[in-house]
Parts: sequence; C-alpha cells; structure tokens
Amino acid sequence: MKIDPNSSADLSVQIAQAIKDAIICGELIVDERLPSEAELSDHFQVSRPTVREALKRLAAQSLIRTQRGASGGAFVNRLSFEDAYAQQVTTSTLLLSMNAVSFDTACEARYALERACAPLSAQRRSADHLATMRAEIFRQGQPGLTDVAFCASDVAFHRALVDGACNPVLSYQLAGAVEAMQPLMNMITFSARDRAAITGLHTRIADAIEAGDGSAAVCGLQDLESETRKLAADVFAARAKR
Amino acid sequence: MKIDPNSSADLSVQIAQAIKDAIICGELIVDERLPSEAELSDHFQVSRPTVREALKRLAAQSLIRTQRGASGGAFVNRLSFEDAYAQQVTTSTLLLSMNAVSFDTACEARYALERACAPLSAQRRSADHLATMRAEIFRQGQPGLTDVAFCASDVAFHRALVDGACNPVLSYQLAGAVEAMQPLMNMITFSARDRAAITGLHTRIADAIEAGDGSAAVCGLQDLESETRKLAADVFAARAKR
DNA sequence: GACATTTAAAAGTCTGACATTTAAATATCT
DNA sequence: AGATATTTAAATGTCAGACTTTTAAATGTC
Repeated sequence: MKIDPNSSADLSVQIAQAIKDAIICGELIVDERLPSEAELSDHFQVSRPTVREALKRLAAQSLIRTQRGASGGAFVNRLSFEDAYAQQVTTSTLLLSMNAVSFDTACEARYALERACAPLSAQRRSADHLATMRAEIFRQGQPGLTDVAFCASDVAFHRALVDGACNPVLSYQLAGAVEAMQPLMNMITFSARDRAAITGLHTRIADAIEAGDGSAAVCGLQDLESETRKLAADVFAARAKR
Repeated sequence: MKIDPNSSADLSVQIAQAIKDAIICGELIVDERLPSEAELSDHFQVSRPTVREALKRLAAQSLIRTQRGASGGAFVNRLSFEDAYAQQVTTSTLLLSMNAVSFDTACEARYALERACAPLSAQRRSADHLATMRAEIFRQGQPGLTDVAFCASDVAFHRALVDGACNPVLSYQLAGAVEAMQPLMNMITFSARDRAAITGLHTRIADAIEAGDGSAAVCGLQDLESETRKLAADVFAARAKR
C-alpha cells in the first residue's frame, strides 16, 4: 500500500484508494484488521485526521467497519447482500430523481427485468413467497388505503415475486429497478378502478406463479406494464392540461 | 437539518445522514452549495474535523463534490449514470467475491437479465452497437489472445448488446451483473475449441440482433448460458480431481 | 473458579493553527 | 477606457497535540 506524493489528488482520496485496492485485490481479506489510525498515519506519513477522512470514505461504502476500545480498530467488512441492497436502492433512487428519467424509461427497465425473474420464480418460489404475494394483493384491496401505502404494497408484491427466483444475486440486482420506481409511482393518484385493474393483474400473476406457469406470469407482467404506462400517461396528460 | 444529541451514533454519521436526507427529500437541490465547513460545525455544534468526516462520507458516495478556493465549498452533486455505473460495478464485484457466490448463481442472474434486454436491443440497436459487437467477435477469433483479454472482449460484447436497448436505466442496472462476472470468468481457461463455440454463439446472437429477431437472440443467449455453465462445470470438476 | 477492578489501547472528538487554492476585487499600465 | 498584473479574502486541505469514551484483556480479590 503506497501513495504517490507527487499526485495532485487529495491525500485522503489517495489513501482511501490504496486501501480499497488492497481489499479488491485480496491483499486484505474479510475481517482482517487494518493497522491502527496511528500506524496508518505513520505509514503514509500524514496526520491522523487525514487518515480518518480516508477511513470514513471507506466506511461510507461499507468496505470497512470500525470498532472502538481495546483490540478495536478498522476491519475489512464482508459486504452483505443487505448492505449492497440498501446502497443499490438509494443510488438508483437518486439517479432517477436527479436525471429526469422519464417514467416510461424506468418502467420499461423495471418490467423487462422482472419478466426475466418470472420463469425462475414460477419454478422455485416457496410457499412463503406466494403467501406474501397473496397477502399484499389482499392489502391492496382494502378500502381506505392511501396511495402511498398502495404503492408500498405494490413494491412488496414485486419484491416477493423477484425473491421467489431464489437467486440472491438476482434479488440484489433488481432492488434498484423495483424500489426506485416507488417515488415515481407515488406521483400518481390511483382511482378505485385503477386499483382494481392492477390488483386483478397481480392476482393473475400470482396464479401463474402458483401454477408454475412462467410464460403466463410473463404475459401478466407484460399487461401490467402496459396498464401502468397507460395510467401514468393519463395522469401526466391530465396534469399538463390543467 | 438537525441531529439528535442523545443518540449513541457517531456524530459524523449523524451529520452525514442529516445532509443525505436533506438531499433525498429535495431540501438541497443539485448544484446547490452547502454551508461552509465552519458554518456547518457552528450549526451542528461540533468541530470542523467532525464535519469534514461527515462530508467525506458523502463525497465517497458521489453525493457531493468539493471545490477549494474562494467561492468554493461543498456542492450537491448530480449523480451521473457514469458514477452510478462505476459504483454498481465495484459493489457487485466485491459482493460476489466476498460472499462465495457460486458461478452458477451469478451466471444464471446475468443471463436472465441479459435475455430481458435482447428483444429491446433487437428493435433499437444503432449501427454503432452492432459494429461494436462484430468488432469484439472478430477480436475473440484472433490467435494469441490471452484468456483475460478474451473475457474482457466478452464483457464488451455483452455490454454493447445491453446498451443496444437504448435504455440508460437498463444499462445501469445490468452493469453489475455483466461486469462482476469477469473475475469469475477469469478463473477459467478457454481452449481453442471453447472459444470457437462461444464466438459462434456470439455470431448467432449478433445476427439475430441485426435481423431484429428478438426471440432468436434470446435463444442464442440461452444456449450461451448453457455452454458457459457446462464449461465452468468441467473446469471446476477437473480442478477438484487434481 | 467466579467476580470485581484496574489498565491500556484504540477510536472519537476538540482546539487551534498553517498551507494551498481560487475567484474576485483592486491597482497599475498602456 | 480597457487590458493586465497584483493583492486579498474565503474556503478547503493538512497538521500537531491533547482530551474523552469505549472496550477487552490483564490483574487482583473473594
């Protein structure tokens, strides 16, 4: 682990990168303890605050965790699926909100990816996944449900569908696509009729998953995509007219 | 933007979270300048190094950028697709390498997602995307190509396929799935015969994309997945025997 | 052997200072 | 007057050293 004293980049950036590289190339392995801040500042010939800034950068990416007290220090963190999932969701959400991504573009991506999961989910879903889907469908039919709660339930339904594929990598990759749509969906007001249409399609999809019929599930998702996009188009058109 | 003085969490974590929340909820908008470090430390009643650690955490996630000099400071950063893409790739790569994800699991996820892009790509790909695919196929046939270079070319081919869908959200979401496979693929040694089989399938896929035949491309990807998994299984079996 | 106490190591925080960068204000020259 | 050089001030980047808090391990006591 070395830094280039002639580089114009900030020291804390260089140090963070050096440690990150060491982790990526396997020089530092999971749960291994990094040298203490004092030792690092000595090694890189910088002050402790500078080392600390570098470590905070890594901590922000869940690459390390720190522990206080005797035998504490910074440890290489095993990046868990949960951590990666959470990162993926916030990054995707911000990406969409900051780049004026159209509803259609995001929607297309989401459903294209979900359709990829459907056949696997139809084959492998556990009873639990199916139960979650049914429970969310039931919730969506409840009167007095707010639009925000309806959208949240929608996301939960789709998440169960994706998780049904029993492939954690797939679940992780889909996290952003599914959850980042929620803020966009929240901009829509759902009439009772819209909700019924959506819930009906959800039922169709759940039935297909239950029957192990992947292609039927794909068709259901296809129709749900059309329905969602039509709905959004109507809402935006009405809003533009006003 | 407030922090809870009774919380047990580190101050820099709390401050970073407070600013992050302000960005997510739109209280701070893109390119807006945050208060100076001195003002922030005054506002939160903490020292400047503590504020700086918080800012470094945010900078690590590309949520802010800092600029030195007069009229410098920290600015809310527009999260670009490039930044998000890079983050996604490193996170996915680390996730796979640190969690002993099986080759099959990662492979399944990758090809399932790619098949989702194929029909869109067949419809929308530009001449440029197609040219890239052809060029990579040509490169893969060159004698004397190292295994690592072969894998890199493979990734470039698939990236062009995905980008052909002309949906930046899709490209971003696929980044991790496609690129994170590279280290896993690099563990395989490709015989001349293996390479020919893969390159042949690539040609089949490119032909289908060129013809605008989405389902043929999906079939090609299906076969490529089988081929890849078979190949990997053979390599691992041979290695286990030794 | 079980429990309480001490101790030391490490991260977390603070204060205050200095260095460096950079844009804007000011001064100077043509 | 306008262009160019200089100064200035504000902001981040860096440093040094001290103090606080947490925590596990060593030590001591019953």
